[in-house]
Amino acid sequence: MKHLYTFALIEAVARSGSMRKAAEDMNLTASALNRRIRRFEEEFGSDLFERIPGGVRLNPAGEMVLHHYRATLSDIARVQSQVADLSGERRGHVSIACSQALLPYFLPEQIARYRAEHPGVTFSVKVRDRARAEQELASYDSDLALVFEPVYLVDFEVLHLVPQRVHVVMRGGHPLAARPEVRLRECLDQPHVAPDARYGVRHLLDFAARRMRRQLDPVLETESFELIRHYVLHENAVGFQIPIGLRESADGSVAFRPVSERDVAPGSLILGQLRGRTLPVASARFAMQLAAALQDVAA
Amino acid sequence: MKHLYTFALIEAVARSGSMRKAAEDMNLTASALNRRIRRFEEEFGSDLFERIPGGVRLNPAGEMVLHHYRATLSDIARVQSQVADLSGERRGHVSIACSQALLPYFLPEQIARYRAEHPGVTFSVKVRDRARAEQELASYDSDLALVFEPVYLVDFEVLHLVPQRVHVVMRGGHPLAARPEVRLRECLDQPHVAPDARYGVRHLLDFAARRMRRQLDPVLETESFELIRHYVLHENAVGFQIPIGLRESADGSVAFRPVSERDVAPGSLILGQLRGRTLPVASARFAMQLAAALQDVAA
DNA sequence: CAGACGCGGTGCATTTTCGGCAACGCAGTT
DNA sequence: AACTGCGTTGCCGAAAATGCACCGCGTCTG
Repeated sequence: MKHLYTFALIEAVARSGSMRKAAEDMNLTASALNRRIRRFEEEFGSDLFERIPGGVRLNPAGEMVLHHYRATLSDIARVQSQVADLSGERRGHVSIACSQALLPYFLPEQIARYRAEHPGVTFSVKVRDRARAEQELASYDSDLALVFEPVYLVDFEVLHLVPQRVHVVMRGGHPLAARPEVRLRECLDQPHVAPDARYGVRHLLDFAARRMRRQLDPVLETESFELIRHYVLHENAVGFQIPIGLRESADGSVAFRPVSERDVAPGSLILGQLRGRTLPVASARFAMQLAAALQDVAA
Repeated sequence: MKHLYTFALIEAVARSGSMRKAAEDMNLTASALNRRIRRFEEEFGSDLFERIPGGVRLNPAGEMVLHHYRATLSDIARVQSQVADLSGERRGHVSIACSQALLPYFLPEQIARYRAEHPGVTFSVKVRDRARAEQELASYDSDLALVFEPVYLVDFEVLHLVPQRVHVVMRGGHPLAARPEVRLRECLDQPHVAPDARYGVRHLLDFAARRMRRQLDPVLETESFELIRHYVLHENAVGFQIPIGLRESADGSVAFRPVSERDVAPGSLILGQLRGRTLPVASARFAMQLAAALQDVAA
């Protein structure tokens, strides 16, 4: 949208921290860029940048303007998508930031199901830990976030919530697999594999362990749940994951059992968006489908 | 904001229903205006106007674009007001649409109180019946609405709610003034003065009367509660109003008593805004003050 | 029924705006 | 002290927007 060109320039300057660099990025001269920005600052009634030796930096007013720009961009995209929608064609794009647990089964199934009905809709999926996922929303880089145990920033609006108990993952023949549920103490007493501190599962485990005056002492700490799932096949160790990221293997090589609720409280898998935002049609519809599917997962 | 000029033109065309008239209003030639709009339609990817003999009319896409424009304008105003706020100067403007009952006592007191603390803030107050008040919000013509018994609550976000019982208004010496509360039947049996059907008070009364197989038969029907209040001084009639619009007169010339809750259910006086909107600082602060004051009224 | 009228839309000349180039002042750095 | 890189400004040509005259078309009117 051409009338937002000045804002695009402002964003470029903010990103690079320098007018000359931004000018090069945007394919114009520094003087032209400078004048556009000065003119806008005058019209707006306040400077947007703090001029520091060696470059510029956004001041608080600039941050607000930039946020307005991003909100405007997203709103225009929404309007365009709604307009396209009323001419009958179901097109659009859904961007979603999610936790790792959704990658193996849940999300691919859901996306495929949606695309089967609306082949014109495309998707982008970003894997983010729970803190980053919310930043994605705030910067309008993603429409939806589906995360386990979000940190709950103010701008996060919950669309749907399902409880998920932390499960223990292990080899099929593991002795603990014989029980319907497992005590945390038993896990800590043997080799275990755990996600790092950024993840909700780890957060819940740390909290529970501290309460019983114990602590996790993982033989392997990683940011990859896929690694966890596969590692327990090779050593007689236990890993942790939430059930939405787990599925019985046909050959019974992997087993998982819930950790007792007496030890570890269930966490929440939450579908959310940026507070107050009106999503593009495609994203809104997909969110509804996700909510329904999550409902079934819980049941 | 200059970059929104095209949108302003679109709005002018939508308002007048004619490009030539709009051009005159906006002080340019019809050709220039026409080309701006055609160019925008091309960039946007869809026509905004339906070309009909004798002029143009917004199509659905145009309505959405116009809504986007209004939302953008209001957001810019909000950003500007927040920027002004962080440089310490408390300036800004609050626009509010309200029911008549707020005019004599509540609103003037509240506005004066707010302005005593923030002299830089100005106000505009529009008196609207409950349906119109919500349209005011939807078109971004008012920031806040304070109405009795609002109707369509779709885009209406409730900020605060206080119950208000319908009261009977009469001369000081009126026989009904001797009771602590009054039955509706007694009112209908004597000359009564009532607001017209657009108002929440009337709505509640009509509903209650119908339930007891009666109906209102006012000697005077009016859209002015001020007229109602003053008329009952001249004839031995009763009028209706909610207590926030009433106050004991020093000389005891006017009296008011609640209608029994067995007859007429209490209505809701509701402070609200457009759903999902972030208000300018001044409006947001004033809304908080109003909410607190309404709390006290209820107590 | 024909002409006048008012409408949206277009070609062309004009005016206004905008961008590129070169240069300046001002830091911090070598 | 020379140098480098920064934001900023004057000047001029390029590009975009505007005004004017005019077209085709439907409606209204005498």
